[in-house]
Amino acid sequence: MSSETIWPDEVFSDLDRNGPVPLYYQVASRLERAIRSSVIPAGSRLENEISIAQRLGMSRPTVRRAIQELVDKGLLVRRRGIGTQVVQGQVSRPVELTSLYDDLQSTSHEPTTRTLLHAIIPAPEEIAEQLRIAEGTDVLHLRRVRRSDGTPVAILENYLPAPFTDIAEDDLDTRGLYQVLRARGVAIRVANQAISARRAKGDEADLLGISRGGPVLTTERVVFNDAGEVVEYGIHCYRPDLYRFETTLVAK
Amino acid sequence: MSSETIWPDEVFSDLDRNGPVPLYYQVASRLERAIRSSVIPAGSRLENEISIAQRLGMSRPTVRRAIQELVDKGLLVRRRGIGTQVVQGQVSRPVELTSLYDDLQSTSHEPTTRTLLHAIIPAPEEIAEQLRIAEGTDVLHLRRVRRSDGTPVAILENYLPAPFTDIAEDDLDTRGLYQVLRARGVAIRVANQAISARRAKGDEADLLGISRGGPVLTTERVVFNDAGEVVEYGIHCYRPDLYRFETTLVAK
DNA sequence: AGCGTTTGAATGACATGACAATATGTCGAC
DNA sequence: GTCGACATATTGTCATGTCATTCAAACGCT
Repeated sequence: MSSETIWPDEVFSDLDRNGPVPLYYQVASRLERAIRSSVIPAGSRLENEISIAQRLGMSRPTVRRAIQELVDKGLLVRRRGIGTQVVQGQVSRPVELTSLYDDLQSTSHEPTTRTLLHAIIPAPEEIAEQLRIAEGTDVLHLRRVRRSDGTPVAILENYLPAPFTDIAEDDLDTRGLYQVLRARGVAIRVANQAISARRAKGDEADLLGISRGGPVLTTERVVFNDAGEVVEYGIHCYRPDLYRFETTLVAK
Repeated sequence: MSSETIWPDEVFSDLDRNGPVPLYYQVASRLERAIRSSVIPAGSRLENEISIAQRLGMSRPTVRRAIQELVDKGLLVRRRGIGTQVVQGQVSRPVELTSLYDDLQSTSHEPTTRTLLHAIIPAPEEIAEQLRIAEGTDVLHLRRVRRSDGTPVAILENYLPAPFTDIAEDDLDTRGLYQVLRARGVAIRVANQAISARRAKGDEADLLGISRGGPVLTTERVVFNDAGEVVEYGIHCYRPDLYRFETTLVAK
């Protein structure tokens, strides 16, 4: 049974070999779109790499790299000696290095933010440790409530070291923290994050509109920039009935 | 300032070019070990790819691939025109496609399991939907308590379709579910997982040894094999004070 | 009909070579 | 002294070629 997918040529009709976008990336994007829109159906087998390369007029490593991108995303499965196959079941976007603001925005909700606290304080011991700075150094302490279409979904607490302590409160009303940081030229690269849960404490229940002592989903995150310096330490808590982390895990 | 790391030759002393282990993988492993043990200190710059390749007697693509592995893991940061740098801050193991059993085992705790329920039932609507099978088809329903050094940490509820409905209760006492599946030749590849939180309900609080109505961390997971078939649907809940998901996020 | 072997097809790994894009540092003109 | 142009270093992209490894199906033998 040679159930190979011969996809419509339109899938790869508008490749731009001179533009700045890498070829492998163009191929990967178009393939992904074709898969997600079921132009290439789930479970079907792809052509082999060599003939794809020939048909698209490019080398095998380029095709391989494009396919590899989608394998890493969990959209395709490769088996040596067999071929490459589209996985069954839709793939969810992985937990990405974006702020909640971006998340909500991209899912066509309208995020709004209310700043509860915006102050420069000397860093307590635990904060200083996370930020890899000396205890007592000035840091910007933020506490905000994030709403989606008017409903509170999260309480965001952030600590930022110099040189970001001068971020204005106004900036954070219309844009997410990460957008502000990016606009200041900060290239965010890696972050260590921990997800857990606990009881709502203090005023959290009231702010989120849940019952006192009810459960909240928590994340703790240390964000690094290009040069490996700590950019931000954030402790967030979410309404678990409105928010959950979806991710696609891929075995290596 | 040319702060290049000239690492000890021992780091790459025992490369085996004839063995079955790929060269790039050997290089990546040794590099990772050297970084994690601070033989190559955090923040230091690596040699450029070409001279590494020359010094190790291999081609640049091979070295590139090795470095790429660690970039994907968040251990290294590359900047065009600049070089490759070790990131500050330790990297935590990402949320992997392993069972809790493997997790606990690898962190040198002693996991034990008590099976509360081991029955074959006709699949209810929601379960059938998740498993992509017809409603009413026989599935294996498992409910287990996982302990670490005697302390209960999680309640694991799993649903398995044919041909895995015959998994014996005994097998699950000494090994994790995924180990059992692997032993049966199942190649697990991708999974969709969602993490959230809720109140403990029913007997969960008692089983976990927490207060009634207290918060639990929950995961919901659909696991696919090589061929894209659903292997398992799992709903787990964890004691949030004893368990959290740590992961390193890497921006693309 | 059943079982072991062979063969073909596909991905995996690695080498070599070339050019492009980008950041940094240097040098010179103003 | 400051700013811009240029040279240099380094990673990014892409092509071509070769051999190894693995799986499945066809084949042949019993």
